[in-house]
Amino acid sequence: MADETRERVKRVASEIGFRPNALARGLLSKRSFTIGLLTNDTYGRFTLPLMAGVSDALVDHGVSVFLCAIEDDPALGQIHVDAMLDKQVDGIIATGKRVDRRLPVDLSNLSVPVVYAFTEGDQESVTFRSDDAQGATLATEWLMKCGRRRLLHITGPEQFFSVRERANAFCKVAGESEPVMFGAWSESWGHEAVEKTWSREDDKPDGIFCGNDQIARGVIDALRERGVRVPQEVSVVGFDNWEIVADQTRPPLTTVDMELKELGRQAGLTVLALAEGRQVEPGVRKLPCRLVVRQSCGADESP
Amino acid sequence: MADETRERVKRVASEIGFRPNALARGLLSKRSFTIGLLTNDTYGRFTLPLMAGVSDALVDHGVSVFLCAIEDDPALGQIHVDAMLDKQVDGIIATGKRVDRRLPVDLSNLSVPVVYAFTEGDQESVTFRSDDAQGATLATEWLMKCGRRRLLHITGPEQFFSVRERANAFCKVAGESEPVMFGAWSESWGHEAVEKTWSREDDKPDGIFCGNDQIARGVIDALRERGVRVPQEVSVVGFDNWEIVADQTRPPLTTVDMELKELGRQAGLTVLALAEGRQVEPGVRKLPCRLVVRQSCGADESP
DNA sequence: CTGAAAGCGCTTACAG
DNA sequence: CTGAAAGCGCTTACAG
Repeated sequence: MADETRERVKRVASEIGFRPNALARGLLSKRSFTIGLLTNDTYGRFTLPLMAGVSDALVDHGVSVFLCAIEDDPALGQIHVDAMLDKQVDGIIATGKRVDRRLPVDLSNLSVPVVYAFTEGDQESVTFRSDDAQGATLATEWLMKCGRRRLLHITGPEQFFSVRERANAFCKVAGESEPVMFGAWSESWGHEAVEKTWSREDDKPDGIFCGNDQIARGVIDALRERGVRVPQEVSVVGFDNWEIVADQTRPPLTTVDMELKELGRQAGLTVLALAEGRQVEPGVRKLPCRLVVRQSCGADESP
Repeated sequence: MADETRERVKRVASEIGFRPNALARGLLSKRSFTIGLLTNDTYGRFTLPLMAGVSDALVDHGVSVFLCAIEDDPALGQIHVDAMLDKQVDGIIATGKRVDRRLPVDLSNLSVPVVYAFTEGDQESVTFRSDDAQGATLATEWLMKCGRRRLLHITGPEQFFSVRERANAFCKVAGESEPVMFGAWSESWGHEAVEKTWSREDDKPDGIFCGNDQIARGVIDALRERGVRVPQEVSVVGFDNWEIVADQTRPPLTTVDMELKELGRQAGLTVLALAEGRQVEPGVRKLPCRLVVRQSCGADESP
């Protein structure tokens, strides 16, 4: 075949938009260039940033992502897993809302690699999660850097592993005697906690670290309604950097970002590595959080 | 082959968990039982409920969904579209945030059917969107049913088609002389609009229809801070039924739900029909909205 | 009714 | 280096 012919073939191929059939290719190569993302997070607050990272990392490798939202339905979960296996996914990323809960479907002993993120995985597999202790340390130290000494931690339900991790780190930095209030993941719990605290006689806190941004929003609103100025009198830090909330609090919220997109990116690259037969050290990987400084602590230098 | 043998084959097949390779099957049938969902909605507030509907409708047909978030990047969009076509998707659902904007990628003349949702599509294709006028009518009529007569509409930027549709419907029901305030999709615009209105001398409104739930949240907070009681003195209705916002306003927000999941379901069934070669009438399909009654209007009967 | 062959669109290994 | 053949895992149409 002359060079000229080869060139012409290539040219014509691209002119008529020839694209090889990935199904046929997959049949030979035993690779579908497809992975599945399984999640029980219906609302998508965690899943979407994570998914964006996964997709971002894998699109360059020609890998596409099946998204399967299975809520907490084991039957639905099984159907989706079977559908993915039938389609010969190269791997599965299982994501959840709680690191101390399993998805309602058994993913051990599958023929494809599974990587876990924000959900409890198997002993022999890789699990990604944020470093809650480090994130909480960042937040608490920031309050202290802002000159706050009487600290309070208002957070979610104590049963959550992440809640305990964050609370422990808070106590380690702020001092064991500093109070922690466990409650719900809601604005109204933020309100209630402020009411309780300010209706007592003793010293009021001058720095509050909240377990998530919704609680922080409730806290800031409650303080404003009591006439307590944020950040002049009390500094507030949140957790999640859920921008739609953090940007709209008055003042905008300084908060901890779990770097979900980066976490997704790493999870994606890890399934890919496993799918290609590369060796990956099993175990839990904790990724560092980042403090996002807005105006709710009164300092505007960066951390 | 004896019946007994046939039975044994089937039994063993299911025992060892035999599952046919969908790639090989797809090669013959020219169907991959796969569709692509393209979106430029990074945050996922619209995409996820819609995706849930698509997936819900198609999982029974053995169809899995590739999710591709392309932001507003034409190059990224093209890469994702090419990847989906290589993988022989049976069809594509293109979704966006605005019915009067196109995605940054050209989907006409593809070899597979395309269905649009909340984004501008081609003349010959099917496009789904919510019936903004009907939703706004529902909201405005509800305010009137609650006995409100001095109505105000605080909404988003006038350039949005949906904003104009809702505003026109509001005027049709409330009367042409009732005021409409165009602004931004934010809580702070809700605040600002209340400040402006209450600082004037003339009659104050007793019913406010907001263009989305975030504006409504700002409006309700601003009214509370002015000492105006909701719903005793003023009724407020939102739009979107974004539960995380609507449930946490004080009082909880009566609002219009666009039924995104149902819309997703129909979009899913429509691409499937087209993929199977069935004839589908092209054009725009407007799906009805539903009023969700909470406590911000003061009436607790259902609509 | 049963069983072998052809073929879907590629890639890989091999013969010329 | 070039070109034809074999084969990935199925299904469909056809011969026995």
